[in-house]
Amino acid sequence: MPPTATTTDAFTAIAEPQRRRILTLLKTSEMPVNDIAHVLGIRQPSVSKHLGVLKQVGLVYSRPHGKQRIYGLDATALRAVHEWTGGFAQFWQESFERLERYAQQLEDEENPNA
Amino acid sequence: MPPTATTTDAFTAIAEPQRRRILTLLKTSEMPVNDIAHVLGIRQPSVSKHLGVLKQVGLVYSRPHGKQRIYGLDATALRAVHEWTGGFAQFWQESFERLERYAQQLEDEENPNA
DNA sequence: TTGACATATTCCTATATCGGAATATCATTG
DNA sequence: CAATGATATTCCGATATAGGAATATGTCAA
Repeated sequence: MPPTATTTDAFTAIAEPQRRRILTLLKTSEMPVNDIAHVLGIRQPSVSKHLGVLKQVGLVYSRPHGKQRIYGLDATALRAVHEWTGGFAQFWQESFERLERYAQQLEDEENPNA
Repeated sequence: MPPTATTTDAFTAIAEPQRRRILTLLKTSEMPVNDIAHVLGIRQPSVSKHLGVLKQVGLVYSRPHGKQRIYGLDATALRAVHEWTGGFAQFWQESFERLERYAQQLEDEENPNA
C-alpha cells in the first residue's frame, strides 16, 4: 500500500513542519500568499502547494482580494487531533510510566545492542 | 526534498492510522507483537515495522519476555502534539461562536418578533 | 489591449512510504 | 544440537512526497 496521503486528514496534514509553521503564522491574522512566503522564507510555489493541502483538509479557507488571495485559519479540524492526544493524558502523568522506563534503561545497560 | 520521514517525531509517527490504532490498543495494557497483530488484524511483519517507527520516536518501549517481546506505551511525546494543537483552541472556539451567532441570526430572520 | 503583479500548476528528481512475501534472527524446549 | 515459536529484517512494487525551475492562469490598471 502507498504512503498515507498528506491530504487525508488533519493528522497527515500537520505532519509537515512547514505546514505547521504556516498554521501558526495564520493565528496572527489572515494573510496573502506572498506575505506567508516572505515571512517564513519559503518560495511562493511551495507555499501555494502547502496551502492546497491545508485547504483540502479544511484547515484554511481562502478569499480573493484584488489580485491577491487571502488565506485564513480554520482550526476546527485540529480539535480531533487535540482530543485524540488528550486521550493519553493519564499515561503521560502517571509515575509508573517513569518506573517502566527506568526498568528498560537498566535492561539496555545489560544488553547494549539493538 | 524528500517527504518528511515518519521517524522524525510524534507528529509524523501518528500520521499513520495503523500506528494510531496500535497506540490506542496499548492503552489497555502491555502486549506482545502477535497479540497486537491478532487483535488489530494486521500481519506480524507490518506490526513489527510500525512498532519500530513508534519506538524510534519514543512512543513505545519494549521488553523481552521469554521468546516474546512485550511492547508498552510511553505517551510522553504525545504531549507536544497535544499542546501544539491546544494552542489553536481559541480559534476553534471562535469559529464555534461564529456558527452560533449565525444560527441565531437565521432564527431571528425566521422569527422576526420579540 | 498591454503590462505588471499575484498565485497556481506542471514537470522533474531524489527519497520515502506501506504492505506482501520470503527469510533471517533469537530464545526456548525437547 | 534440532525443532519450534516469536519477532525482526530484507527485498519488492506501486505510490506519494517536497522542493526547484519554468510556465500558466488570473486580476487589475493604464
